Amino acid sequence: MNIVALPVTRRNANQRRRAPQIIEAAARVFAERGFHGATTQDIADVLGIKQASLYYYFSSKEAALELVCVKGVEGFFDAAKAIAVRPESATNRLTLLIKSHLSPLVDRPDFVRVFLNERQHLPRESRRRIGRWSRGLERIFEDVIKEGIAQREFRADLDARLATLAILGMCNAASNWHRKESTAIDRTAAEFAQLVIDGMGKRPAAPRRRR
Amino acid sequence: MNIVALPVTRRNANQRRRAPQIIEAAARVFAERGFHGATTQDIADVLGIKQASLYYYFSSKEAALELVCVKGVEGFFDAAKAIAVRPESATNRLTLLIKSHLSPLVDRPDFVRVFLNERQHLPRESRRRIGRWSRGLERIFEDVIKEGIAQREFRADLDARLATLAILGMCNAASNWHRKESTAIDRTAAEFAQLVIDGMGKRPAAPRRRR
DNA sequence: GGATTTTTCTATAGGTTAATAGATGGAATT
DNA sequence: AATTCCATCTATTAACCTATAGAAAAATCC
Repeated sequence: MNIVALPVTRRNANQRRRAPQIIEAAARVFAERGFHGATTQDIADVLGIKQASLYYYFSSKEAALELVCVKGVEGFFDAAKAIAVRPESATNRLTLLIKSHLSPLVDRPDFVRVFLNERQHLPRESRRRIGRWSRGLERIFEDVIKEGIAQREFRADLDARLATLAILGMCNAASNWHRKESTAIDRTAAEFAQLVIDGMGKRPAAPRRRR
Repeated sequence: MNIVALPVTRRNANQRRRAPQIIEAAARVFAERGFHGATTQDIADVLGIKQASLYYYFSSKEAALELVCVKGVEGFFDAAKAIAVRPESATNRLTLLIKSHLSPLVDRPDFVRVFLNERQHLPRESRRRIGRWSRGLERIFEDVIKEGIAQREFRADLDARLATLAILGMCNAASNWHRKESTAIDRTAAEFAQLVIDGMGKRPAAPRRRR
């Protein structure tokens, strides 16, 4: 009698089992050659299947790009949000944000690079969606910095917007060099945090003021 | 008589007068759509000529890309070198380097963006050439920072390499946002310089030590 | 083991694009 | 005025690439 019920078999759960691999191959190829420089044939070659078989997993090349970009950005956002609301000093939270922002570069470098460099080639609609996430991330950084200024942890004359763009810029750039440079990502994060918070200059001998 | 002499006419001087315009159009289109996303037809449309006419000015699309990239990077290098050798403090020179590195973003944003984002699509040979310039530029920054450490203007525990990559990363990222953000480039430069030299944190009241 | 579902394959249509060849019109030169 | 040179045009080729349709094969289920 089961006519109304959900499909009786559990086979549906087994659909498109290789989907994650397919998207990963797409990420690799898009990262290497750029969206327009990559062909669906290139992706198929990585997987050892025929070009046309890919269309069982995505409906168009652009759809594949969106899947890759989403995986590239979603990690950042949630992690950052969780850090921003912690009951810690702005200084500490900013340090954690930097670390958290750099770590996907190690985990899924291809996805991140595609998100950073190729999202501009998404069709209007999906580009907007992705852009919203991106701006949300900027906001999280900016708000923490503004709090730091209000709490007098940071200079009063600091421009929170420019500082945000500077920090994100230096972190994102790491996606270009972290393969070649031999620096561990934790060390990079620590160094970057110290750079923006304390600067390069020598401080006077006096210990840091407590507030 | 004149058989051995150089061509007698001065016509040769008038060859390919529009070449600069052609390259500028290519820069604009490559910057907007990326190298592979742009078609030679797009470039021709900007100029109001036919697609095939472009090949009077360059021998291939890739050759056009190289011309654009060269114009995108050559400005940086010479300016930076001149600054690095001035008899000033490392702090001042670094501030000037940052300012000098940002200014082409205003002068020729398309060339710079193409150099930054599309040079990876150059054929092997020209990519190497361009890469050499790029590394030379990094070196200039890094050397000034190292001097600053040696002179005790900067912290002894500073990692000159990472600081260089951080500074170039934040400056280069400006090519992505400086159109949308309403900040004047001089102000950006000043803010960035202060950020990396003094940091965001409040300093103790004591004045900076003189050496 | 037969039926059903999932995955991959073959074949191909249809559109786009970089690049070449040779012609044309106009400007500069003599 | 005839000639040479420059810039652009027309026409076309050959390669390439995305996406679709339907058949075949492999895996799963009962």
